[in-house]
Amino acid sequence: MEMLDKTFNPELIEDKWYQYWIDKKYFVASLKKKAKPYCIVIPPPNVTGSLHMGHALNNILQDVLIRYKRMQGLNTLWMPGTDHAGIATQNVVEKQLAEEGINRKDIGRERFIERVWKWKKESGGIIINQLKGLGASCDWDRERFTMDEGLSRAVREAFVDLYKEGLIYRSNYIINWCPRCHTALSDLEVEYDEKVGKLYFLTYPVSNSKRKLIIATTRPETMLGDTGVAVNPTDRRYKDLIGQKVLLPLVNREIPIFADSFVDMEFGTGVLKVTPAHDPYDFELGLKHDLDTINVMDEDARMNESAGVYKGIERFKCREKILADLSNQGFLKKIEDYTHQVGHCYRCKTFIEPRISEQWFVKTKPLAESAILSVKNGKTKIFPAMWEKTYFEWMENIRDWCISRQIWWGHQIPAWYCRDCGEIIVEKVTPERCFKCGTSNIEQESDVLDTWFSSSLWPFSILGWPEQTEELKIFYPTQVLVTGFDILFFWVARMMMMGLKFMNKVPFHHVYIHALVRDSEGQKMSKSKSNVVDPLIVMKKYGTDAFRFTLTALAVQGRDIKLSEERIAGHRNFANKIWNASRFVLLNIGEFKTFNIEKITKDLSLRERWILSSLHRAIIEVTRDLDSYRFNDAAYHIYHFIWHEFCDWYIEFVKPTLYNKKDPFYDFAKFILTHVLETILRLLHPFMPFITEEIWQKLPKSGESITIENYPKSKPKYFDKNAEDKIEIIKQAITSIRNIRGEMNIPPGREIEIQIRCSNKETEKLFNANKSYFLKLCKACNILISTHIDRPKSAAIGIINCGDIFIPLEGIIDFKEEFRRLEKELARTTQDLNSAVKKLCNEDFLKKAPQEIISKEQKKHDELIEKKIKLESNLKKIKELDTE
RNA sequence: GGGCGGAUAGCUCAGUUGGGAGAGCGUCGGCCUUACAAGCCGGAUGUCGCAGGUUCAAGCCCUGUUCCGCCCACCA
Repeated sequence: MEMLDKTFNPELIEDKWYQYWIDKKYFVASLKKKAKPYCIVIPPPNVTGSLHMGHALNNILQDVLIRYKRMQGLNTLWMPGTDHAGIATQNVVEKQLAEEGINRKDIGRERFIERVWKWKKESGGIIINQLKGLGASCDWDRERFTMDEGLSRAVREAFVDLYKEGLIYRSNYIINWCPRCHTALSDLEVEYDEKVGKLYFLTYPVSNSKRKLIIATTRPETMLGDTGVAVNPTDRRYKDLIGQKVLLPLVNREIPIFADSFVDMEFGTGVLKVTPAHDPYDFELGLKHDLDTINVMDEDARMNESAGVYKGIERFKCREKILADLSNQGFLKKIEDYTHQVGHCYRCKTFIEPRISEQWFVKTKPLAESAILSVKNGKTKIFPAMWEKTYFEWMENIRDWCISRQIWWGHQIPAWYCRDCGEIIVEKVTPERCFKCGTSNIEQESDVLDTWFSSSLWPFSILGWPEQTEELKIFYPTQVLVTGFDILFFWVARMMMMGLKFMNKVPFHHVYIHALVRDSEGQKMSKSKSNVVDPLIVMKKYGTDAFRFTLTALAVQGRDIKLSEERIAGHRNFANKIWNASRFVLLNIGEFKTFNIEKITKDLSLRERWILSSLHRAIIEVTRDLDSYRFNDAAYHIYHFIWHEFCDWYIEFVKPTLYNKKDPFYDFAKFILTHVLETILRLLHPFMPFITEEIWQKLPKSGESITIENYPKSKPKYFDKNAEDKIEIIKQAITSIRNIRGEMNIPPGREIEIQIRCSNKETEKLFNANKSYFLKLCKACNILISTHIDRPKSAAIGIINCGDIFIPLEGIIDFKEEFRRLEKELARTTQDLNSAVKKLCNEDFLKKAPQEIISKEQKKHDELIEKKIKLESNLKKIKELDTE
């Protein structure tokens, strides 16, 4: 038998086994396998990114699921891939260029894109290798990239189809503009932060009148673009002014005063300045009331020629200047502190500037309908279900999706403009000439698509769509999507819409929404906050298995994870525990007989029947937990069984047998010990793939890898309540004796004599048959078990349900110590008894509670009474002895 | 403004149809007992945020409330 090293060193085995699995092609999905398909598509990480805690959690959970299902014999496919991450990647490369003193515009679009591809080539493999380091069992042969040829084709196909159906349109509209990235953003890409700013009260004189309107605004610099002033139609203060005009200060432009019920009379002075070019709602008001639109800023958010003397000034500098000018001319009434939400770019944090421009949009309402329905009718289920509410709320109030970006890295929109006749041509195949006027003087739209547009097609584009591939036929819809709630709208919602649109089927049956890994203060980990815990460092320090197990054990539904290193260290210890338990097994089994487990169950000893029962209970719990995505419970059940049943008790119980060839259960014990360990390894493998493979390979086996072995199945025939109850009684007795030893400060080395007075013949028989456990686990030299034992004169006593335990301590016993110990126990017993009595005296309880509960309470009551009497009589005896 | 989540042992957190409050870490006492000191044995520790209600019975269900976190939203 091959042995294990004395200590577990994860570093020595991880790469070895990962390579082995790859070489053996265990992760490659089959198109011929008849088994039920089970597919997960990876949330594609940014191709140039590197692994952070969020990735780690996300991919570990996916790997647990896919390994579990693979072992269960399903036809599994975990599709990997990466995302081109438009703005994010472009920003990275722009920064690199900036270091060389180059602006992207200096080198032009083509060369810039080449540069990005180069960077992708250099760094694109990093995240993939890190995923492999986690043990991710993806089908790497099928790895995809959102900008590879096939997926680009899918993007074009989808875009053109949607356009032709009128679900994509082009429009001049006010959008969120990032003055730094120089691009439009969707509503989701704007993040709002609470900022303490100012509310400025400006004076707008009414034309041909002595009256003045006081107007509150947070953005005085936009006044240059004001084209109207609005009041609430029911506001008595201003009713008479509706239809009149005000003279805009500094600009001296006359603009109309009009009424709209949107205006809140309570806010500020109840008068709203309207700047259609620089505020989304003002834009709507402008359309509604046919106001002029005056854009006063350029794409850098500097004032433009419409701003007159302010031209060229940056927007916030301009604000100061305008305030100074207004103040000098007596138009600034007052300034108040004001806290409000300010939007900034989710990629570069620059303040967003609303801007009117020509953009492409997806008409989302029609797509959202079926996406809502599919969740309502359960075609797609979200775990935990509370997220369904959030999903519905967003979907039901969905707004059109701005999909064009004025950047270079991404899928260029397949639209062409005819320079001669102005026709817009949208085609899957690049057109040679204008369909309308026939000229070849056409130019492709320079905008690219929002990264999330290609992501929304991911579950089917990755499987080969628009080709009708075998993969698509077999694996779509996928089984489960595992992701964080932060991209529920960005990604999940949009995949639902596109999947239903193009495949007519939901993209996944289940969505498991996991937590975000946060720092100790509950903050999202991010580089800018420098609160990032690097998974790679942790993995190296504690081992990948320990790291995986930790995140799995912390993956509670509906709650964020605050990661602590102690927890990981704890699971490193767990891995070590498994390692050493396995060492013990390998050191002791030697050559042993194998049996047919199915046939010997009845012949086994109590101990073996118990551990098998306990094992199968653990199996049923773990499978149930995994099937309902209760990862933390699954991890707990495994942990508890391995450490606190198998190691703490079974291995200790089995030792006397292993050391005694003449023991009638000698062969059985060796066999069952090995069998249980082997089963544990399979049960644990999805969570800790490396250590389980390493140990499994050293056990007597027939297969080539635990990765492709069957996942344990619980079988009812192994459940043995009788054995569990009996072992429980033995454990209780042993714990009671150990408790006395501990509390009475009996040195562990000192052997003691034990007498157990059993309350019935059955217990007497049970204890006698298992005497060896007491000798070994209580360090006893002599043990007397009988229903007829008189209490020794000087003895410590332990009271258990089925009898009394006496430890004669002639000469050693500290009466005061023993007295205190028993008194403490008596107090506790009395308290429990009182609560039981109270319940049993309650007529309503007896009348209304289920019989099962009542008899349980009655039994408890009887046991407590008996215990109390015994404790009292013993206390009395000790008192007598002590005074002698 | 709307919605969601959290408040349980010193710390981080479990607790799935309501029926004897748990784990890990920490802590205290004792052990290098030939698988494991990354370990073993034992001990201590909780008005389950607050106030009501339903129930024979509430950490769990209902109502209200405080504090913390998050998401959504067009009050400038």
